This record gives sequence, C-alpha cells and structure tokens, in this order.
Amino acid sequence: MAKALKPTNDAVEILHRRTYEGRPARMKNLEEARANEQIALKIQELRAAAALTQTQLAKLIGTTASVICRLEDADYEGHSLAMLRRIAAALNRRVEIRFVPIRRSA
Amino acid sequence: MAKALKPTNDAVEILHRRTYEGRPARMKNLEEARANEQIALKIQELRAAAALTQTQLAKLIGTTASVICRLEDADYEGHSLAMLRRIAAALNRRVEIRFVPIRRSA
DNA sequence: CAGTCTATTCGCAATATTGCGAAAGAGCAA
DNA sequence: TTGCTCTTTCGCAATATTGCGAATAGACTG
Repeated sequence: MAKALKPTNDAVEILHRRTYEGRPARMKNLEEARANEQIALKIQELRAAAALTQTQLAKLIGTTASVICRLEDADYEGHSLAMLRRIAAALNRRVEIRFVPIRRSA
Repeated sequence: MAKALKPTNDAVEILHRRTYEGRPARMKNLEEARANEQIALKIQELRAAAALTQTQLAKLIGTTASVICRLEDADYEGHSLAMLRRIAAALNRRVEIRFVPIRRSA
C-alpha cells in the first residue's frame, strides 16, 4: 500500500508535489483568471486609446468583431500569444514577455 | 550602426546570426521570429538556472521531454500563453505581458 | 567498447483556439 | 417609436497547439 508521503531527496518530485499535489488547483486558477482579466482589459484599453471600434480593429487584424469581443471578455481563458501579437502589431506595438519571480509568502 | 560581423560573446546575437543568415524567407516575419527565438532561449535559461533536465521540467508541468525540447527550439513558432504560464508556474514565476510601443526610427 | 543520461526529431491523436455568420442587446438621436 | 452603430452571445467548422511514444544522436564515464 502506498505511503502517504514517501521519503525522497528528488528535488523534482518535491517541487512537483508543492506545485500540483499538495495545493488546491484553485490558487493557480485564481492567478490565471486575474491575468486573463488584465489582458482583456488591456486590449480594451489599447483599442479605445486608438479610437477603434471592435469591427475596425477586427478588420485591421483580419478577423471579425465577435472575435475581438471574445478577447475583451474578462472571463475568456483562451488568450494566445499569436492573437496578442496580431493586436499589438495592428496598434504599432510589440508583445513583451517576461518571467517575473513570484514571492510565495510563507 | 554598423551591422558588420564583429566578435561577440552575446548568445542572443550569435544565435541570431546562426538562425537568419542565408534565410531570406525569415526576413519577412523577422520580428516575430526573433521574439519566438527569445522565448525559446528564455525557457532554456530558466530551466538551466533551475538546474533541471528537460525530462524533469516536463514532469513538473505534466508533459514529456519532447515537448520541452520543442519549446526550446528557436524555430518553433507555436508558443502559447498557456504553456508559458505552466512553465513559469513550475519555476516559481509568473508571465508578465506588456504591449510596448514600437520605435521605428533609426 | 558498452552503458547511461540528455537532447532532438518524427508522426499522429487529442485538445484548444480561431473564423465567421447570425441574432439579439444596449445606447443614442431624430 | 424607428434607425443606426456598437457590442455581445451562440454554434460549429477550420486551424493550431499539445500529448506522447519511439527512434536517433551526442556527450560523458569507466
């Protein structure tokens, strides 16, 4: 029968537990949801700053308004780098990606 | 600025030369290709900094080594936010996305 | 040399994202 | 009210990304 927590000095195993098993997936989803929300908001802001309607921006990047609307929905979870870049390019910007260290309090 | 070949120990510069020289097809989407390349490199760096093998990182995010290898390929064009976040989370980081204005001068 | 660990490439199925039209809601002005 | 513009939601097909094993190559050690 399996031990609840088998002894290990395998750093990978330990980190895996910490990341996926020991923790409710809720936290990760929360952070992700927040991030998605911010992306949606950012797209909205960029479009507004450029004084474009959803239809206009859609045409700029070669898609339709419903797609833009979906991207600006705070609950949308399907953001992709490809799409963000298309929008950025249309608005004369580039997508900068950084891996920022997280401070895990206690 | 001079674009003539000069001695360099800048890894990005070296990789850039190796990737683009003699491949005019790339010049079209140069910026995007370069961005993908930097992402690949960044993943490699993060993994190395964490002292992980591809297999170990793969297990951390619940996939296989071949997937990690693909992500670290400078020619890979399929980078997604979802995957970047999984990697970031495993390495105790978060993905920060910014739309930065493009300076086309000079 | 064999053995081990790591990295890379390939092919295809499974899943996720995008494309797109149609319909309807919201707001505003005449 | 009607008309107009913009936005939002829905469903499904088309495309893109991921999962994953197997095979290969490279580096290193004894």
